[in-house]
Amino acid sequence: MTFSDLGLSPKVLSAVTDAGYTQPTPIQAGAIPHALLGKDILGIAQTGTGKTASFVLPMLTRLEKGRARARMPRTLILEPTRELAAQVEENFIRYGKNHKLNIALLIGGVSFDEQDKKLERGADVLIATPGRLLDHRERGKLLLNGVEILVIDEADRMLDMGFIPDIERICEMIPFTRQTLFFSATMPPEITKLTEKFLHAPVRVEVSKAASTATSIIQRLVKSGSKPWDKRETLRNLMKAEDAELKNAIIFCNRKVEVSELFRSLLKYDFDAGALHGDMDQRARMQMLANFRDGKLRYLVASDVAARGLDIPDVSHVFNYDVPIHAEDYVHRIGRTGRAGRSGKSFTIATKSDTKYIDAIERLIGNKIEWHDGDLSTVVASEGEDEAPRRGRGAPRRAGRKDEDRKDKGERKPRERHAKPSEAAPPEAAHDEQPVAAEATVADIGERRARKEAIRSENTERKADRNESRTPERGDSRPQRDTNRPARHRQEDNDATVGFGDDMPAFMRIVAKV
DNA sequence: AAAAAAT
Repeated sequence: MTFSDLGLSPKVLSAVTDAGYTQPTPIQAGAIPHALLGKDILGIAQTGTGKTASFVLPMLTRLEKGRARARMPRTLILEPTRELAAQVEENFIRYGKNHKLNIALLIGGVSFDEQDKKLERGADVLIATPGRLLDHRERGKLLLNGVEILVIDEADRMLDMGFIPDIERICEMIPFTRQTLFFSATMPPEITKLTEKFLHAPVRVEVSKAASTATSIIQRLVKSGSKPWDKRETLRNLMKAEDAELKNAIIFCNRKVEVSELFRSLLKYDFDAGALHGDMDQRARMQMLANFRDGKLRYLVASDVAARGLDIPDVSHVFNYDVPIHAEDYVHRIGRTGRAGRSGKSFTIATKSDTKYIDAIERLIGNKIEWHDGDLSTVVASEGEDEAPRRGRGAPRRAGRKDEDRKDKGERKPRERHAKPSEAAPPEAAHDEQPVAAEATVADIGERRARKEAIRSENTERKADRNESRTPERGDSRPQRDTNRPARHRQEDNDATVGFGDDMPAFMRIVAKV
C-alpha cells in the first residue's frame, strides 16, 4: 500500500512525496479513503500513529474545490492545547504547500489582531483551542455556519481538561450537514456519548500502538529522599550517570512551580535546560519547544502540557522528577521516548510517599518496574549531610547548599501564593546566586535574559495594540488617546517607577515568568 | 497533592 492508492489529489501527493513519505500508517490507510468520500470518521488512535496526517491530507484534497468567504471558515479543527494546535498548523503548511490556502490559528495567549485579519480574509482552515474560538465568536468575528468539515482531535484529553461542554456548544453551532472527523486515544463513556450525539454513521478506524513501543522503553524506578533538594540531587546524579547515552531528555514535574524551580536549579548547575508549562508566556513556550526540537536545548523541564501529543522526535530519555498522580499520565510521559521503534529510557524518581501511585502504575501497565539502584527501603534519612555547597560568592556557610534550596522552597513559594504570578520569583534573585560558570553557560543565560526582556516588551506592546484596534469596534466613542493613556502609565510604572529611580527593588519589576 | 484553557 502506498499513498498513491488512497485517492489523494496530485497536489497533496506531491507534497507528501516531497516530505519523504511513501507508505501510509495504518490509521492513514484506514481513514483517508473514507474521509475523502465525505464520511464521518471515528479514529481511535494515539499520537505517534500518524493521526494528524490522516485528517490533514484528505481535508487538503477536499478543500481544492471552492473558496472561503470572509469570517466563514470552511473547516474547523479543535485541539486541546495551544502547542498541538500550532503543530497541526505546521502540518497544513507542509502538506498544503501546493495549495493557496488561508490558514488561521486561533489560540490564547497571543494578540487578537492578526487572528482577526485572517478570519476577515476568509479561512479555508481554522485551527483552534476551544476558549479562544468561542471568544472570537462572541465578539462577532466568526460565523461557523459555513464549516464543511469539523475535526475534534484528542477528545479524551479534552474531556480530562473539562472542554466537553465547550465542544458540545461548538458542535451545535455548525450545520449538521458537515463531515465530522473525531479522534480519541481512549473511549471512556462520556466520549462514546459524544460520538453518538455528533457523528453520523461513522467509519470506525482503530489502531493500537505498535507493540514494540512499550517494550523498547527501558523503565526504572529511582529511590530518593523526599525533600526537594534530595530529589534534585538524585536527578542530577542520574543525568550525569546517563550522560554518555543521553541525547536529549524531557523531565516531567507534577506542578508548574516545580517546573520553574527545577529549571532554575538545573541552570545553576550548568545543565543546558529549558522549561515548558502553561503559565509561561506563549512566546516563551513556543521558543522553548522549538529550541528543544532543534537540539539547541538538551533538557526540557515540563509539566504535563508536554506529556501527550507533542511531536518531539528522538527523545532518548524521560525523567519523571515526580511520580505522576494519575497512572495514565505515566504511560503518556514515558511514551515521549522510544518512538518509531527506537529505544528509549525512562527513570522515575520515587520517594516513600509515592508507593501507592507506583502501585497504581504497575497495575495499569501490568508489570513491575525494576528499581535502578535498590528500592526505597534502602533510602537513608536525609537531614544533614548533603553535598558540598556551591555558592558563587560570600564565605561558604555550614550546609550552604541546603540553605539555598530552602530558599527555593520556603521563601519563594509563599510569596507566589500571595503575589501575582508575574511578580513572583524574579530571575534576578536566582541569578544573584549563580556560581561562577563556564563561559558558554553564562552567555546562554545572558541570552535567555535578553529574550525574557524581549518577551516582556512585546507583551506591553501587544496590549497597547489591542486597545487601539478593539476599542472603536466596541462602539466606544472616546478618543483613542484616552484609552491608551492608562496603558502607557502602567508601562512607565513598571520600567521607571517614580520615587525609586534605579534603586527600585527587583520584586516590583514585572518580568516574564518562567 | 495537578495540568490544561479565554481574559
